[in-house]
Amino acid sequence: MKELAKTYDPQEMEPRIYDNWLKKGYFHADVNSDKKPFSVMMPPPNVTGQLHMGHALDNTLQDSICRFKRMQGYEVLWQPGTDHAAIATEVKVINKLKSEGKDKHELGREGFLKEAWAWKEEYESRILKQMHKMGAGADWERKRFTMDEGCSEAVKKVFIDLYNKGYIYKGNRIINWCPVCKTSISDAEVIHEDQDGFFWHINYPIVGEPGRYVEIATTRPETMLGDTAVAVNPEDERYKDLIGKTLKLPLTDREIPVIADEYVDKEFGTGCVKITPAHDPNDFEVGRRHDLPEICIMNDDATINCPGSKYDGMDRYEARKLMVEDLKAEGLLVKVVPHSHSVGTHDRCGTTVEPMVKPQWFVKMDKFAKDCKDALSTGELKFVPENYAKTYIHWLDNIKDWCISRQLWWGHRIPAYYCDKCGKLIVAEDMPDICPDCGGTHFTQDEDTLDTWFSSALWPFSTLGWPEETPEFKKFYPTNVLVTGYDIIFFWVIRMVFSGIEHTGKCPFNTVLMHGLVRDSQGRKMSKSLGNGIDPLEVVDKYGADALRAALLTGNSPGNDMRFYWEKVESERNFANKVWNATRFIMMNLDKAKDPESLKGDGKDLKFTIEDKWIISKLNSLVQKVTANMEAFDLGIALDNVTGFIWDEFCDWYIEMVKSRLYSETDETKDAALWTLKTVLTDSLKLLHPFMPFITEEIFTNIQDEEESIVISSYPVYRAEREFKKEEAEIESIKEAVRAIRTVRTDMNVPPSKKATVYIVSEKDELIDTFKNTTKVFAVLCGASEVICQKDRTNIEDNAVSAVIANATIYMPLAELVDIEKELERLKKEEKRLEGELKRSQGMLSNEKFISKAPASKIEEEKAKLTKYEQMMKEVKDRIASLR
RNA sequence: GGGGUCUUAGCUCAGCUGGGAGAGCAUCUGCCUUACAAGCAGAGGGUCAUAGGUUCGAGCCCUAUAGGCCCCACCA
Repeated sequence: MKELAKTYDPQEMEPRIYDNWLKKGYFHADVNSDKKPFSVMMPPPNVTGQLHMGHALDNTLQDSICRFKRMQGYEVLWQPGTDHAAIATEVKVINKLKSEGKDKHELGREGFLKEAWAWKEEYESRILKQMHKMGAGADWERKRFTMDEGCSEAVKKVFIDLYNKGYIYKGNRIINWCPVCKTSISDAEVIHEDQDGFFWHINYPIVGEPGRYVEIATTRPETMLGDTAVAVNPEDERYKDLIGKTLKLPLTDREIPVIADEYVDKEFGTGCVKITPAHDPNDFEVGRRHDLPEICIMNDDATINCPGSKYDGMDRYEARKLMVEDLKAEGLLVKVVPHSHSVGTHDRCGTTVEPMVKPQWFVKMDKFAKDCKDALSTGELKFVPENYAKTYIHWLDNIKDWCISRQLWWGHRIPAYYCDKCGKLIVAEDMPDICPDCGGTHFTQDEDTLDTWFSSALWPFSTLGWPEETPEFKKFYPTNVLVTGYDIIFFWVIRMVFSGIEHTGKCPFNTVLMHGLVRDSQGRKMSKSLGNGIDPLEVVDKYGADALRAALLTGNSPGNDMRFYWEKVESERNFANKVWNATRFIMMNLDKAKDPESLKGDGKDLKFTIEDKWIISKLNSLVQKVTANMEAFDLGIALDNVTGFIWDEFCDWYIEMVKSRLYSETDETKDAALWTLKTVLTDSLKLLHPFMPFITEEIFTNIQDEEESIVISSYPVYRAEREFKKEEAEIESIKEAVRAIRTVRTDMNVPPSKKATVYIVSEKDELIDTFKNTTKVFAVLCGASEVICQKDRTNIEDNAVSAVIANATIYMPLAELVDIEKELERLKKEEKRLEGELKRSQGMLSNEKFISKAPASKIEEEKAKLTKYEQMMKEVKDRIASLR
């Protein structure tokens, strides 16, 4: 047997252990295995930077689940990979180039992509290293990237499929435009936030009626250059006569009509709305209904595009300022009212987005939204916790077509080609040879790339080799559980669900386990701008990956945000240290076995004592509890169960109970104690392993040599023959007595060094027997010099200190130390407590309705309690009487 | 405007289908007891946001109220 290092040193062991795991290939999933499959798709981190605490949580959850399932005997595939993160990466690369004095356009498409790939390589390897440090047991041999060959093929096929089925179309529609990133973005990428602004009331003169105006109110006066109408509600009596009239659009020489449309709210503003179809989503709809021209007045960088006008080329906000001044000078500005309104910003760069009409590609969503909802109602898909299903449905009910084209270079280029001669659009795998319409032979590929989520949507099957029917796809698809943050339900989860259903006929996962955000200790989001982010690797360096993982899991329930505290990590590190030391203690004693071989078997021939059976039985029910919690994805609770058992039951009680047997040369139950120590420890380690993989592996490989690694060991299962209810109850009595004595001693200021004779007085023979059988253990636990069990109070002085427990009274003659007044005080307190209990119990039992309606088992339970309290009360009253 | 969610010990949070309020940290008191002071033993601390209702029984179910947070939404 090897000896364990004196102190728990995660920094030394973790990298060594991880390397060994990789070398042994434990995380590699075998497609040819007979084992039942269990698969999890890792949400691919963006190659934009490094992992943050959210990734650490996400990864830890997945890793714990996968390790658990692997030990349960499943063939586990945890499929890792990274995401190209189109906009995010492109922006980063552009900035990097800028700092080097280079420019995206100067480099050209090809040159730029070269830079981007170099970036990807660098950051991807950094991210992988980080995940290794956290102990992630993914199948790295199968690592994929959203833009690798296979994934790109899948993207192409899906695009062409959807186009041919009519679900993808190209259209000139209003989209969100980011003037800084110079690309369109989807609705989901726009963050709406309320900003303080103004309502500018402006008079538009009525043509042919000098001195008459229509007053409109706008929050964005600069867009008036693109106005092509003013709308009023058809039911609005005030403006009925205006409908059909013509207005002179101020600051321009254009004339625009007054139209009627239901969209206008009579109560809001002036009841007259300027209509700018090219720069407002609502106006766009109105414009299409009334066949209005769509005048785009902005360039891609959000400067004004209005040739011939003095505003041409100005920034949108500069133009706004100048236009307001000009309107004022012309006497057309009626008033300016402060007004808070919602402004859309780009989630990646924070720039205010500009709605614009542009030719873009879209995915029709109505049918897919229905597919998504169906998956939920049939039970093919479920959320943990369930309430996220509501969020999911709600979003689907409000869904609009998905704009998938991006004016970026970093991404999957759209497989659409235009004939140079006639402009015909052809969607195809490769560049066509000949145009079916005009016979042209030269084509130009669409410049746009796809939204990054288009490829992520295919992740659960593109990574498995789809569209090929690969063995991987057959064995591991659909996957079992998807673990991700609630913040990407809309971006990712929904899109995976309908993509999976559409292309494979199956929902890509059965369960979506949601987790929340990791916030800072004050509950704020961790963010770069606040500078409050904590690097998971810094935590690993200080306390070890095991401590970080446990800190992230403990006390965290599915779907809820959590706060990060260093104290939490520290206390988990302390727990690891506790486990470490318990092991050291056990290992120090293992070689003292009389028959070392006996420790390896099932312990059949060993002489087990009550406490052995008690802890084995406790372990057995722990296995049951932890397994159930793991299966329900309540990892936080499962970990709590394990921690509590190891620290409290095993270390603080069992090990203490067993010491005297270990130190004895003659005790014939010694080997049973050693067997129990070893067995309970190794099984506990197995239960702990999914959460704290490193320390458990280190200990496991040192304490036994039957198995090579805990990673591939089998998860403990409940065994009926290991259940000992009687012994459990007996030890509970012992613990109760020990606690009572310890409390009394502390209350009475008895020095720990002072040993005392302890009398256990009980009329119950079985209880007396229990105490008699365990006197040695008992004496050690409560600092007794001698334990005497008897049926009455013979030989016990009246002024002995006492403690009343169920069915027994404990006495300690400590005459010289005892203050009778204090003792009386204690007893009075106890009497009061019991009075309360009795009152409650009697109240319930005398309630006729309780008796007639409550289940019989509850009534019995209550009766037993009453009896117990009555007996204890009698003892306490006796004590008080005898002291007086 | 719609939807969701939360309010439990000083702090952070658990509390499964309703049957006597829990953990960790913090605090206080003893202990360097030969695995562990990153520890051991003990203690204090909560009318479970408020008001009603259902029930023999409510932290848990229902309704309303107050406050917090989140998401969605085109009110110019």
